[in-house]
Amino acid sequence: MPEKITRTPKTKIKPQLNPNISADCVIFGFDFDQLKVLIIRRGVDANSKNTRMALPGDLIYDTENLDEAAARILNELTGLDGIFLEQVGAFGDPNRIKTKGDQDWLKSIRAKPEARVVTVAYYSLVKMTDCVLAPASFAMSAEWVAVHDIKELAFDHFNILQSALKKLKEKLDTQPIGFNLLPEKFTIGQLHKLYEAILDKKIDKRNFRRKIIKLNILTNLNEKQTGVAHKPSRFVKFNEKNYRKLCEQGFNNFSF
Amino acid sequence: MPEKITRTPKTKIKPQLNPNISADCVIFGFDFDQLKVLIIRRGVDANSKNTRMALPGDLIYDTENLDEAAARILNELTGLDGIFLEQVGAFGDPNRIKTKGDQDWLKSIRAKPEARVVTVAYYSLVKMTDCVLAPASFAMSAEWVAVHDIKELAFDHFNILQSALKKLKEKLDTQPIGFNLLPEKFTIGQLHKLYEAILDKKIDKRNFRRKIIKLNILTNLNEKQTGVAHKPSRFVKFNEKNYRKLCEQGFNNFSF
DNA sequence: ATACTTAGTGTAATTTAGACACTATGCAAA
DNA sequence: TTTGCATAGTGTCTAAATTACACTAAGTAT
Repeated sequence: MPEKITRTPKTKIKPQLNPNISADCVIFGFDFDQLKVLIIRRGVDANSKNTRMALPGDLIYDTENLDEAAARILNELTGLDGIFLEQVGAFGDPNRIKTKGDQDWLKSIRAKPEARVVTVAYYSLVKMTDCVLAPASFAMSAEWVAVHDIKELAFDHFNILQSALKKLKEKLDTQPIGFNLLPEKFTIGQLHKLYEAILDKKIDKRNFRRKIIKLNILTNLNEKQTGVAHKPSRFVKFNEKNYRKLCEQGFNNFSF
Repeated sequence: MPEKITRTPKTKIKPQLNPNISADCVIFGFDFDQLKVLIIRRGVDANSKNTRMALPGDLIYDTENLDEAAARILNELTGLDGIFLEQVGAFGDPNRIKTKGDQDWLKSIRAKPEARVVTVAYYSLVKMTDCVLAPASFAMSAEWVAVHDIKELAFDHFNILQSALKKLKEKLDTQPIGFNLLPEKFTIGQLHKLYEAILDKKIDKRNFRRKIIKLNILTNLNEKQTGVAHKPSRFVKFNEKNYRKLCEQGFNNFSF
């Protein structure tokens, strides 16, 4: 069941924006084939050639903490709440927003475009189908782009994306978190493909199945795929209770 | 050989301090027995009862990046340069510096004590014997305190310390970095003890030796301990060349 | 001489990782 | 209706890694 969509009203006047601190979000999604990232366009107007792609992000309010700022950005763009969000780190090179193109944009959206801004990056995992994309205060438009197709981004966002990817891979090495990217019902084959997409390498099918099944965090459903031009696969769902049990006793290695 | 000590002159006027962004350092050391952290006292005067312990940290200058700010703080306090430093993350709760006691100190050292400050935390590993501790612009005094003995710190520094410890443990799980904490010559027993101190658990001696030796990053020296009331151990040194070779081919698991 | 302390060593049992190939089932195309 | 196509689903063997475990060696202190 998708989360209830309660988008923070954009017109509501908020307390002070801090001119020196922003949050940026690397929002990952999976379309059963490729790992995708939610990319926004900022710019003076939508038709301008002068738009470039960037990660969603915004200056933070002095009343919110960093996690809340990231959650707010995620919510404004996708309508989602209560989503997996983890900090990647802070990025604060003095020149990270100082190129000509970057400055031109900033002038159009910020009160102090030349201010030193340190950004705190987060990555999050969402079910693409649950997202209801909407332009936000900081974005003219948003779209899903395959990670592989992204060659450059505004500011230091390409760098941030790479760091987020690295974190995601490391996380996947020690914890099964892929469920956040898949719908309620999914097949082991889809999960397998997801792991291959994130880790960007082939994983032996039988070894993958053996290992993931042994964790005992998948519940078989009495339901099969329909309308697929091959042997239909059984659906499973994520067993949150067993997952928590597993987390408590601490599982270290889940690498491939 | 200890790094050359070139301390940034404290009197030199630097460009603008950013009122909203600070860096804090968790500086780890090892005394062959316990894992230690470099803790400073801040306060109005050294004899005041109103000093509390804190991590070394300072607002950052608008001309330096985050890594440089952390390196500067480390250098001012220890005289060291070129030291292992890694970001832990950003900590930015709006109330992280808002308790009465914290505010009293800040009033004595900051131009805008009530400003919202997001701090970026780093941890570093130093050879305690190389450190020449000196008071810095941000510290009245500095001392080594056993991690186990630290029950509270100013601001959210206890929280930061725990995060740094977690990062350090994770790092140790995938990479042998303990050499940064030991002198040039050390014994495998000392390295063993260091691992136990960081991971805070017993590790089987023979299994530890087998695993670390197999990495082939230790060079035997023709020198033994002297003056110890037991069988003297052979000294080894860290083989940086083999270590780099190992890093290139990528070693994933070094966990105990 | 004896006690104390840490150094240094090997083996066996279990678990995990990695490589590998065939049958099953539904749809599509001919 | 037959054939082809695509993915589902399954087991075994080998090599490597992990874990548990106990004694002798070599110095100092008493």
